[in-house]
Amino acid sequence: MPHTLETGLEALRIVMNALVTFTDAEWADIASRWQYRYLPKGEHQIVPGQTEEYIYFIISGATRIYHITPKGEDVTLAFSYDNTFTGDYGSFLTRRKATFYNQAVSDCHMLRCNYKDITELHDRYQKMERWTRLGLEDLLVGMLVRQVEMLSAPAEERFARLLKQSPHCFQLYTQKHIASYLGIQPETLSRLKRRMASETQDARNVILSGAEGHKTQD
Amino acid sequence: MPHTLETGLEALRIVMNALVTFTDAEWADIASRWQYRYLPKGEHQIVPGQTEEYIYFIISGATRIYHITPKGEDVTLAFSYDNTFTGDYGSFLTRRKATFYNQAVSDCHMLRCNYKDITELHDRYQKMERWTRLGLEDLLVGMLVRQVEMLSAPAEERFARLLKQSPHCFQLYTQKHIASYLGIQPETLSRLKRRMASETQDARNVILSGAEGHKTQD
DNA sequence: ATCAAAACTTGATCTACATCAATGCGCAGC
DNA sequence: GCTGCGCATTGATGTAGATCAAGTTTTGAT
Repeated sequence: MPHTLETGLEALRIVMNALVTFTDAEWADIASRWQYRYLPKGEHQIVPGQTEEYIYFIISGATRIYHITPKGEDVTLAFSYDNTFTGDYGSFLTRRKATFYNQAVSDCHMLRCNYKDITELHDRYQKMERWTRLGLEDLLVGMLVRQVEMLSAPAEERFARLLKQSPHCFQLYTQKHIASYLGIQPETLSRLKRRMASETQDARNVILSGAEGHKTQD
Repeated sequence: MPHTLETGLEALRIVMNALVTFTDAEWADIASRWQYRYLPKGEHQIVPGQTEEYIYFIISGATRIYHITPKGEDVTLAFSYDNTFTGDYGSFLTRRKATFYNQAVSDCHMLRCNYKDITELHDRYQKMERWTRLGLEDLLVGMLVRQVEMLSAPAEERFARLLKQSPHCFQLYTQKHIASYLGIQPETLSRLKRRMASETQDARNVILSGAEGHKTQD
């Protein structure tokens, strides 16, 4: 079994070290507070009404954070996959009830750490506080970029940018979910795909490999 | 003159204390690093290409953070006013060149603190690190709410919500800027206003008082 | 392998909002 | 006080994307 607590912690340490370097002693304490967690495809990590108790680190797998509006519309807010964090941050941070769903779209091997432990780590290590601050800063900058895009760029451009920056998403997620992330209908995304495939090579590569898997010819 | 460094620091302390309580000694150190700054109406606090050196706290006045897209479109990202912070956080935090403008839309009395001082405070006081973390958390939660709205709610609903939650914005900012914040054209906002004024009392109060100042009747 | 349920595609319309254009209003500078 | 010039309003028209409605293909469970 390739995804154990130990291999997960190794991956986690590498990711966390990108922002702050922890000593072995510090790391031992931090690592001891994470536990392995398996979430099979289709299951929800959290649904609205619950309070988010954990922050998750995905060792392998993919989840989708989404929201159902009062009118029943499904809105995708974020994608999470290997070596990224997930969970309803808003609920976790504020201790209020979650407003988002977080669903595994493929079998997920994850690590998780609960609120109490995260809080203790924040109290005990200034570096941990800093790690969270730096992480939030990155998240914030990313959200600002996305906000500008949503306000100014037309659908085709938003699609093109996702295609360029996160082509793997087209393998991991369905068109429906990608469409709702882009703020358009699946039909519109389908038409965009065709139009762009006939125009740019880039689009063809990503779109076709996603749709046909390892098929080589017809 | 009502807006001095001292009165500003008092206001700042109250706002910062909402998240973390600082001792008098800590506060003395923190306060010593802020300086008074006046920015007259129309002037820019920062423009793209510069690196943001300061975080600003607005004692009184209002600014607008916006972005000009490659196609020349003006997109409003955020409004800042009395007792809120402003600046290009992205640039300040990452030390990369700013991509946003921040312009005073009325005479602004502010405090500011430079990057070096903020960094020293972060190094010196875990509480300061925590204050920033908690502030970023609040910001993040607010942005998530806005993101959901932009993706799912139609223009009329976004307008209604801004009207309800930040009615003062309709006094501080022009229709053009509010429209670009909502992701619509000024003409559309104008039509929305009229339609809603004929339907709800709420809309009438806010919109009319904004448009007509202290005029009482016609 | 078989079958049902999803997902994707494609076409025909519809609509919210953009765009273009003209007019009126309000405020800053002379 | 005039005088512009930017802002708001209003109308006419255009369009990107939504919606509705079949089809087809893919997936997954038995």
